[in-house]
Amino acid sequence: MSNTPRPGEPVRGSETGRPIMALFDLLGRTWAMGIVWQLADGPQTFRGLQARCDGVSASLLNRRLKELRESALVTRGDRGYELTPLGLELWGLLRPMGDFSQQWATALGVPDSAEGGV
Amino acid sequence: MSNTPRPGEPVRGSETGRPIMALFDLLGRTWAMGIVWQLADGPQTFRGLQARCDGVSASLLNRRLKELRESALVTRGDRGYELTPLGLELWGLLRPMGDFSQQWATALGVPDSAEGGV
DNA sequence: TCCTTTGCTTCTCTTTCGGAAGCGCTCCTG
DNA sequence: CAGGAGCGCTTCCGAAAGAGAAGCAAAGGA
Repeated sequence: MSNTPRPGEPVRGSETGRPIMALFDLLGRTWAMGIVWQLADGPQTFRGLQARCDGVSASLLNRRLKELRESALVTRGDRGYELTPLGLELWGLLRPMGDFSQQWATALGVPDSAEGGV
Repeated sequence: MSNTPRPGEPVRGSETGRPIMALFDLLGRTWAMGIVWQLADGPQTFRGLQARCDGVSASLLNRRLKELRESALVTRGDRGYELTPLGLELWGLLRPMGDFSQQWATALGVPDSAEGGV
């Protein structure tokens, strides 16, 4: 049985089934947004993606990939895992968070030297 | 000791300290994005916010509010909890996700009748 | 004074995470 | 064709996080 959050059904934290809540549940799991972020560079193999995601465990990566595939955000093609058109669209919304995170880091008084890229 | 994710420090899932990863950790916790979303309507009391968040437990709401306050995204003023300027900016990035979630629901074949608003 | 509202804290139980280990498969090399 | 390397997973288990119920001190009003 799957417990991938779906719009129209109750999800973790919310019983209303509102799509935004289902989306927040899906993305509000460790590495979900990070995986989308990393896939934005293009298709990746399982192990390649795992390496890019700071060596996240295979079990967790696999769970997330299943959820993201069931949610039509990620697909698996000849060249490995990649974003679907819908996933690309989501990435368009996530992308500005890179700049925001820099600004946020500065606001929290974190020196640039500690940032290490986005 | 606090374990609120901070840019520049290792966070859940990532050791690199990249701001984007810290942001993803912070927002990738149940109700974190939902709270920002609900606060976009204006200041809320603790219980008012709790009601808006589908009756999320007080313990969890309190933990999230602490984290969001430590992260300078939420503040507590005379009229209750509210978004800081930085929090408002984040909400600007989150807002388009409402439309996206509708589109996503449609793509997953969820009928509009089940959507119940954003 | 008594009742309501508010902002929490504590406790317990369940779910999820994180990490290690390893399996079956395919491809390459000697 | 044996051995090794790289691949996409799966299983297991201790640790961490989440959900939910209960309750409490303080502030305010009737």
